[in-house]
Amino acid sequence: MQSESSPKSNAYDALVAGILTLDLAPGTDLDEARLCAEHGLSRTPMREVLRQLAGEGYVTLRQNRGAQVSEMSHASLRAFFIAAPMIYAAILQLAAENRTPAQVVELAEAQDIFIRALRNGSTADRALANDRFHRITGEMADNPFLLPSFNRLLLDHARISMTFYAPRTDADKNTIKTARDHHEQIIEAIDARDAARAGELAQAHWALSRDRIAQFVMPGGLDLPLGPPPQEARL
Amino acid sequence: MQSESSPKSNAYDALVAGILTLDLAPGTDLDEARLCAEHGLSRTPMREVLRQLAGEGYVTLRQNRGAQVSEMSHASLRAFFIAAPMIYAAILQLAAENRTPAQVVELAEAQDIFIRALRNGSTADRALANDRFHRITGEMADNPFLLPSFNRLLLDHARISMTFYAPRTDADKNTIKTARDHHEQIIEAIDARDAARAGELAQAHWALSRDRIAQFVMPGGLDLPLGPPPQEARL
DNA sequence: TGCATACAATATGTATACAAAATCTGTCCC
DNA sequence: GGGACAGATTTTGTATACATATTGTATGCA
Repeated sequence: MQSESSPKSNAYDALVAGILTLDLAPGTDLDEARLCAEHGLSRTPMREVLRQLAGEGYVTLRQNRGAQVSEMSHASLRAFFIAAPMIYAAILQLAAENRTPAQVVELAEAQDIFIRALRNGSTADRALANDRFHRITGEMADNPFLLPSFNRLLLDHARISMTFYAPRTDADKNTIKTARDHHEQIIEAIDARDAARAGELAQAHWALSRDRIAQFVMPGGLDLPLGPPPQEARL
Repeated sequence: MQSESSPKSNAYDALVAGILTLDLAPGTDLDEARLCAEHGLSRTPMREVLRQLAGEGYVTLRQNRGAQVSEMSHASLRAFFIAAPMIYAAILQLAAENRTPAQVVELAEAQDIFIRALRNGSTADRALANDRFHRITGEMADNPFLLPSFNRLLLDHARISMTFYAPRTDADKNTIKTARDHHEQIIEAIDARDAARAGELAQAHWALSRDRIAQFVMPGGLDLPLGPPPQEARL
């Protein structure tokens, strides 16, 4: 979307931010009329925004049934961790080869903001700052054929990362610290045009996320008696 | 887009086919009013179609300046052959692992149509039949994170392939024959759930395209005297 | 009481009318 | 004759009204 500030781009930005931060939960139904009222535009441009978001994977459009925030199923989580390491390694290698000096500066600034968000930002601030960092590496790679999948991955990466940017355990805090260090090393490798090193770092960075999620999906267990079975599915 | 037949989906399909077959050349300006008249719908739904096509990479939207068929530059050709082998190898490996029996039948049928197109079809028929074959492998892979890039690749692959599905030399004819054989072997590997073999075939299949394009971009030379220098650049 | 059908209410899809932006064209001045 | 500005024309963006499809609800029948 255009970078200037129009009601349309504001609505777009707000929806993207809401979806990335889980403020708009996966599966949420998006009512055209409500969104129009909130952002002060009519249905025609709002529908175009929703259609663009659909093309980018943020929302799903169903015939005569409106838009809903795209789901994050168990199956898609598997597909995610199959695709992510490969794509990200490719992106970082290309980024190391093709980056401009200005982009390296931009990436370093994004890392500064990320670190500040880790110190005094909200969970959403952290996830968004991390997202921004990775999107810059995507721009550096400068490959229009890889970007569509990369951006689709970043969408779910941001949503997944919301679980561990609200650290509860020491393990969570360690994960965040390691991620921060990875970013520093990624900047170094890209600045040095070291494609091989960048590729390795991509693998390591994703392994970190994957392990964290594995622990989240399969927690250690609490050693307590079973609760009563659920009465019925909600909704 | 929905598979049923509505004015909207007809317009979508027509535009996609036109773009894939170079009938609508890269850079062509698309006039909303003209398209509306041709396909019998008003501007609102047509604009939504164009916006969807933009999301899928078929067209480019410029602020207040309408849509144009997306370009195929020299730079993007390089990016194309960097991304294609990796993505396609991943797609075919996953296809071998995840395909359903029904999909294998579908793929075999697509290959039949492809072979028929090679015998008595037009250049466009061949390129579209080849495109259909590969899109089915994409569906088989069943990975929503890889599909965006894969589909983006297939768009330009179809357009590039238009140059060698109108065979002029024996080399062109050999390329087509080899591509056909590759397809047969791909079906076998996928049917046998042989992911490793499928991955190898993907590499071989792209190497074929790449060599063909390399020869097209850098032809053998004619051993003739130089013509007069061009007076000015066209456009 | 349970289910099916008809009707009402709501939401989506499309067409048209209007506003704003860009492009084209003709004229005036240098 | 060439370039710049102003008005006219064309094209894009947005709002609103209308048509169509879906969903919820109530009523009647088994």
